[in-house]
Amino acid sequence: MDQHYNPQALEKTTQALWLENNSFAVQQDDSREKFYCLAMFPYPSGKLHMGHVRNYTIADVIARYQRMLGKNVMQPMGWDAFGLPAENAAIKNNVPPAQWTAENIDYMRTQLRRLGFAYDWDREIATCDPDYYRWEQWFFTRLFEKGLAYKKKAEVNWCETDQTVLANEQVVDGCCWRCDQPVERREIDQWFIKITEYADQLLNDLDKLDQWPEQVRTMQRNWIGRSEGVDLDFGLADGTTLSVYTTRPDTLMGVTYVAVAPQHPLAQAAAQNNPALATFIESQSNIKVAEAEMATMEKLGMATGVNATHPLSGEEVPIWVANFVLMSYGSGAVMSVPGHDQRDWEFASKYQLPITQVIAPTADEACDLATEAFTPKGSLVNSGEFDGLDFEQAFKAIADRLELEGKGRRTVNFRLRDWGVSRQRYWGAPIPIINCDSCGTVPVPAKDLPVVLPTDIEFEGQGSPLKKMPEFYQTSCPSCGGEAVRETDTFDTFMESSWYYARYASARNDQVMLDESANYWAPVDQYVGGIEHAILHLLYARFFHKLMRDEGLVNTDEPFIRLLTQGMVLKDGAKMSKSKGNTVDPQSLIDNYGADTVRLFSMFAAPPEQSLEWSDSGVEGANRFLKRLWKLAANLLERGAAVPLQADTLDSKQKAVRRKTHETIAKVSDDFGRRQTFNTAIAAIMELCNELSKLDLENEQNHAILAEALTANVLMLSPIVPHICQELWRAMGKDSELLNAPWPVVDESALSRDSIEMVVQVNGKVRDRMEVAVDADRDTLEAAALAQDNVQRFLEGTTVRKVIVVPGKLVNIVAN
RNA sequence: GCCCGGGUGGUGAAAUUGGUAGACACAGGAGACUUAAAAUCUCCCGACAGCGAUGUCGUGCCGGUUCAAGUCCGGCCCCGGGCACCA
Repeated sequence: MDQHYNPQALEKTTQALWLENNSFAVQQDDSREKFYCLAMFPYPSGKLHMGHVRNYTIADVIARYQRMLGKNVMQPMGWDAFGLPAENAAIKNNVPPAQWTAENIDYMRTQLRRLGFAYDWDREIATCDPDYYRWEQWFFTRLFEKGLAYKKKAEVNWCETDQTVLANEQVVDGCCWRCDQPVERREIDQWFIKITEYADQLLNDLDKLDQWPEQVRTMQRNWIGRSEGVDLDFGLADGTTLSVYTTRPDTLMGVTYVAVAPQHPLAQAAAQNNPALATFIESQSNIKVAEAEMATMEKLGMATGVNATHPLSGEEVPIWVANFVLMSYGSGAVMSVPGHDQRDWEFASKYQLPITQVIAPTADEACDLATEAFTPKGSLVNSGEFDGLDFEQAFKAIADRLELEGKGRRTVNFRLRDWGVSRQRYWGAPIPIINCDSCGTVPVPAKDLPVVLPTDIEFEGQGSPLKKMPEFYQTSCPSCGGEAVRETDTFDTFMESSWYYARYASARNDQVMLDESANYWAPVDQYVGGIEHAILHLLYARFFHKLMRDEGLVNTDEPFIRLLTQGMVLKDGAKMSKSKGNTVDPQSLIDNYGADTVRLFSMFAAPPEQSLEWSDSGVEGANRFLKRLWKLAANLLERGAAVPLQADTLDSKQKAVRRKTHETIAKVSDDFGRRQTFNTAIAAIMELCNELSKLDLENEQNHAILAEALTANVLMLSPIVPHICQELWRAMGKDSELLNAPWPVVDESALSRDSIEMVVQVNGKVRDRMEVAVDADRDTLEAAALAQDNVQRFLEGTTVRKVIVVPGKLVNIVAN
């Protein structure tokens, strides 16, 4: 065996072997337990970055580990190929988005292969392929027919100069990123999918996801935002009512004004003969369509001059227009209780509106309405017959009263809004709808799908090219045959990424969206992806899975059983991303050190869920370890075969090394399977290797111990650094592919020990250590601890009050 | 602003259920080998005091619970992610 580790040559050989054996192609096999391992597919932005390497190495390690446990493992790969960057590149470089995307995919596929990921490439998909998106189009028409897809007006960021809709990312400081014009909000017709109809299920099923990080479940719970409250009606002069939703009906008697969104019909009507109000409303139209923007902007308002009648007291309260009230939430109007809501308090203070206390603290909480609102729950005051009631009692009494008088209703509300899927962009899947003057909105029939996106286009960046292509949008109505116009908007790219995991099961089926193999492979057993997808992508995919279930395409409730949310790869303290221009190209590292070193480093640098601040140093260390491993094996192998291991004849030093070997197997197995902390698994293996390199191989039993340990190390490292391990495996004379070798098992008898080191503390501080028999009883441990020299020193002049013995760990003597 | 995380040596981190803070590495220092360099190997490496044994302090800040707190509780500060059209 060559004494010199040569990764470039050996990785090439190993990858050729995998290719020749088609090692990663997988078939449905009902006799075997399946394991579906999936990493979030990449957007083909150009080149792989370190975030990709980290993401795909984590998933690959898990896939290879599960294969060694004997599972039938599928690990596919594909491309989230539609999106904004392709359009930006098209404008910048004058390359059609389809071509740019295809070139990127080709390059990145080569990089993924070079990293040795165990993908079944026969299942590769790209979402911009009509064979993929036709099924999404078909599915959308099914949703339309079920009434789950509908059209309504919604606001977008609009740039008047460029005559185009802007993504939030394209609005910089309230202005268009290209021409610097201030953006304005504009209402346009858009398609929505009724995710709110599934809000309860999406919320309740989170309880089933016990192998998801609690953090992600909490974020989704809060995002869905179920609340119980009351819809109540304020009276208006013309006899109609103004409806508002509140979760705090107990504060109803503290309402001193009502606030409506600038777009509210009532505000619009009031502005008709109030030029100042009209000007104010107009001035509020140039705020970016984003919640963070709304929440941080200066809160401004103006009185409408119109009053509303309080539903219980009958008092008149003024109606104000307030820029922070969202037309898209609830009814676009809120009741304001400045005494007990901080935002209302700030608004009331600014515009000198009355502030009334109706809740009194029950504990010793501070309450000074001159400085801030009192927001905790308490007992009612200044609320007439409701005085003295607590929150629960007041909620019930006031809701009952409102319902009795027909002025309100108990309501469950969700923060979650319906999913807007229309994009006024070119590079996306066309929405399969035809608008006919006589028949209205008509879905494209299945036989006419896919609606293919034209790829030979001129791309200038002013709106979507589809809107300038009569050959695309001029069509005939599938219903009446008359002239009709095709939808030119495309789908949100979250549509494609919401169901791709299921399509991998039958990626080449051109007859149906999903076939029965989806129920063999789905749900995904292990999903791996960035924490930045914790809400949107994962929620949409969960929703889509339920939609597909209700269409009879899958028979489970949830798409992803276990979720690992990989932390961000940061550079200079910020997320590594193409848009921030701080990416590190892993290619040079691969060229210098080989794929195994890059894989090892990215798994060793930090636990997978933590963010990882990138630095080039440390890669060298990973490479050094592989060289040492190689040398350890070479030294062993040049001595020929080991004699059989005779476990019961070993001396205590030899037993200790062998114990360490099996302790390491136990630890690494736990780290791979339960904890998924690959960094500590690697550290444990390094530690073992450090011990092993001290063994004197002149001794035959040492030779046997090393042979056993090295075999275990190669097996345990193989998911992380598969190339070098395969080569060592071959050199060790094993002819099978390492991929299919079983994971090593712990020899329990090797773990036994006679004595153990324990710590002795005095008043919680470590004062000594002692070697004691493993089966020593409490009294013996206590006596031994008290007898230690340094312990005696600290006990001088004190009285022992208590002795705490933690078996196997420490003895703590409490004295004073 | 709201929701969710994180903060431990010069650096990445470890400490899994409240029980020895800093495993394993990186960087650095000293030495061996070498004509020399690289590579490799050996040793040192939280701060302060001490020749040393050892002691005191130390896990973002302030306070609390406990025999014992990086870990639990209360209150802050800073950094990161998400906020529905980046993916």
